[in-house]
Amino acid sequence: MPAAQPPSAPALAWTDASPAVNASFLEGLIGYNARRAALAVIGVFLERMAPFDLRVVDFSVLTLIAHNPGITSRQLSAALAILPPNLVGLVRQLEERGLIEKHPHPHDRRAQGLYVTEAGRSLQSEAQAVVASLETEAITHLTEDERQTLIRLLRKVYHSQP
Amino acid sequence: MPAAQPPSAPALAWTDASPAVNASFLEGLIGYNARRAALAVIGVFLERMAPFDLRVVDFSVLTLIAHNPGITSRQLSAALAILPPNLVGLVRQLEERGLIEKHPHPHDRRAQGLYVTEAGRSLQSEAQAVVASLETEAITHLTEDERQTLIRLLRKVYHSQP
DNA sequence: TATTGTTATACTCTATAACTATA
DNA sequence: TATAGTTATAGAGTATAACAATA
Repeated sequence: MPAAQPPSAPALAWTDASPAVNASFLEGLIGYNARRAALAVIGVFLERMAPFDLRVVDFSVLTLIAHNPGITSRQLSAALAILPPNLVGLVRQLEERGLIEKHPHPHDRRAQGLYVTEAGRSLQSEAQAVVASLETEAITHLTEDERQTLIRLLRKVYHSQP
Repeated sequence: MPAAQPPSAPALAWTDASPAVNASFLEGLIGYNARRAALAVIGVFLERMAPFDLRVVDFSVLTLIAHNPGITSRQLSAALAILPPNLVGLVRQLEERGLIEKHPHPHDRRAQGLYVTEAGRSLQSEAQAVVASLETEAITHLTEDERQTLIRLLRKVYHSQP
């Protein structure tokens, strides 16, 4: 979420005197709140992942490859809802950084299995530890019960879609 | 640099026709689930809003103007986390469709107050009714209690960000 | 000097069509 | 005929700098 103007700085008189904008209807919508929460969490994610030079999508791809040795580009596409053409440059960059490697698929000569290199495994492991800590640290206003409830309800929402 | 898992090792991801990718770590993250839920809900939103020719952002802007007569572009920018330059074309299109009008601001000649026209008020009202029904209908797998809990926890997440 | 609305622009993200080599 | 990976490209979405009018 791009920084909304902090209301701390004293602005024009009429602005201060004006009642806050009424956004009550939007604030009652799941989509509106889910998007804002996602943007907020992703903002913190980007800060903490900067040392690893990993965006959200880079971390997701690297993590799935680390946890699923030999996964194909097509499987990544389905798992992350990224269209195949948009995955090409992504995978190529990780490969050029020496984090992953492509190897021939044993049963399908069209496909290629993706594997993390030793450097990739190491980087993913460190990054995963940082991400895991974000869940319990940066979102400290949620108890563990609330965190699990939140995830359960979110999954219920997107699994119930037609 | 050697691959951590050589291709000669037993394959995990492509063994059979039901390639169940292990995404367990990502699925335990709030950001991942919030983004997927938002995308799912927005997908349904777009379908149902097609008759009104309104995208999510169009509906949001039109709704805030309808609920806040005389709101300025700057206030919309802050309320929706949209940068001022990106709001210009948005507002202009709604104006060209005859849904909103600009009027001089009473106390600040730099600013312009935004107001819905009669056509705008009518369209927004119909669209809002459809959106409200989506919350209780398309997300029918959630009880009203769960829906309110979900929204409360989501707000807690993005309000607790630094 | 600061703010509102604006233009121009660039960069990212996402989407579609079409090609190749395999199946 | 269908699928995996790829290329090229178009369209959204999002970002910064800078300007004129006004505060």
